Formats: sequence, C-alpha cells, structure tokens
Amino acid sequence: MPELIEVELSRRLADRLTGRRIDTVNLLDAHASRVDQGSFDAALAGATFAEPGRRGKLLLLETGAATLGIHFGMTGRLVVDGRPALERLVYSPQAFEPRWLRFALMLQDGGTVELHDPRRLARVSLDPDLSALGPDAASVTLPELRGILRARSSGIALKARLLDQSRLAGVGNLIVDEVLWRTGLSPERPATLLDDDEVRRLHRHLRRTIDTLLERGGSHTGELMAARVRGGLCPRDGHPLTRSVVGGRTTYWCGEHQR
DNA sequence: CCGGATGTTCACCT
DNA sequence: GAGGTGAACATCCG
Repeated sequence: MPELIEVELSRRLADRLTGRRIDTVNLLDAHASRVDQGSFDAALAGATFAEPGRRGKLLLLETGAATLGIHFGMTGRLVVDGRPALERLVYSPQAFEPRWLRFALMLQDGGTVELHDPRRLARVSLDPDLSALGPDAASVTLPELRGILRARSSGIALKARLLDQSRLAGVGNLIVDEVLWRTGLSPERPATLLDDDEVRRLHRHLRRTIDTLLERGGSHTGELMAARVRGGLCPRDGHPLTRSVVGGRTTYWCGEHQR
C-alpha cells in the first residue's frame, strides 16, 4: 500500500493493537527484512503495543520496547485479526495467497498481525531511522513546504522534489499527479522557481487533496485517476493529457491548465 | 507475448 | 555532490 493514504488507513486499523501483547514473531520471508528472526524475537517477544504512528509511507507499530517499522512497497497489505486494512489495492492482486504472507505476529490473546505482499517489495524493520524522512505531507506547514521547494538544487523538477521522501514524506506518484493537476502547476517546473502565491496554492491543494483521498479511501480516488491512460483527456478542460516521465515516474498532466 | 503498475535501493553515468 | 537512468524485486492485467 503505497502512499500515505493507504498507510494511514492501515495505522487506523492498527489502533486496535494498543495495549495488546506480542507472543511470537515470524519472519516468513527473510527477504522482507534486513533484521533476522533472532533479533525480532529479542526485540518484540513479550512486548506490549502502544499507539501506532506513521511518518510518510512508514507505519510505526510502537511497543514499550522496540518500534516495528513496516513499509508496504507497492503491493503490501496489513491484516490485523484477520481484517485487511484495504479490501482492494490497485496494482496488487485481490487475493491473499498463503505464499504471499511475509511477516506475522501472534498475540497472546490469540490475535494476529500479518503483512501480505505478492511482489516482495515491502520491508519490516526495527527502530527505523526517522531522520531519513522529511516532514509528513499530511501535516507539513507552509513555511516547511516553502523551504523544501527552495532548498538549493540544480533546477530539479517540482514533481521530483515532492516525491523525495527525505524532504517530504508520504507523497507518491498518484497523489503528486493529482495535487499538481488540482493546483494547475506543471510537474516539470523547476521546484526552486515557484512564486509565493504558487507555493501557497500548492500547500493548500496538497493538504486538501490528502484529506479528500483519505475520506474517499484511497490514493486512486482522485479526479485524474481515470484519465491516467494513454489518450486520456483532462477532466477539467478536455485537453489531451501529456504522458511523460518526470522524476523517474510515469506522469500524466494537462499542458493547457498546468503551467 | 509485451509493457507497465501507489516504491525503494543500488549501480553507473553525466 | 546532484541528478538522471535503468535494473531488480514478483505478479497481475490489458
């Protein structure tokens, strides 16, 4: 579950873990972590969950001992007590095949915490380094965003800067295209060259878009989503969308109203 | 059959 | 150092 939206929905599901105690840890796929089974046992067995947190796309399952970090990659999904945080995830298979179970916790009350991930892009970690991540996009302030955009660089594209998790955490490829479309800014604009009004508009649309997509229940629920196909037309003005690669990611945008 | 897909990391260029 | 590109991960879908 890729972007901040899906991770936040997972965090909310994880609220039900608070106060419950871990019995055993099972790293079913060693590929899913740089930490080995023994270290997970030592850090988590017997630990009690506190309130879960999130920074960008990283879910933080806090315990009185260590913090279990889960990054879902593109197709990872959290399942707690048999309930999936997301019924459906775009670009991920619908089913929960047993072979896609990568990591699991058994709780002392019989409950379970599972990470399912067909593509093996998800990662679990212990006490993840939060200093490697910028402020969370759902709560970034206007001055912070201004600083993020104006930080010295050699003219990096606006979209690439917004996707840089070390500067701003949580924005992924769908959210960024939606936000830029709503703001009316070209993804190719040099990040450092936005004027004050444009930064303010971008900040407002970033926050508002995240709120809206959260209410709707997914990063794929934006206005632009249906038009993100070859030959797609701008939902606002009917202009053919441009398909290009910006910041290494496929990008759809309207050359008519996004300047 | 082929190309891509909400992501990150790493090697390799420029 | 800053960026850009392409590969890798594994599976599904059009």
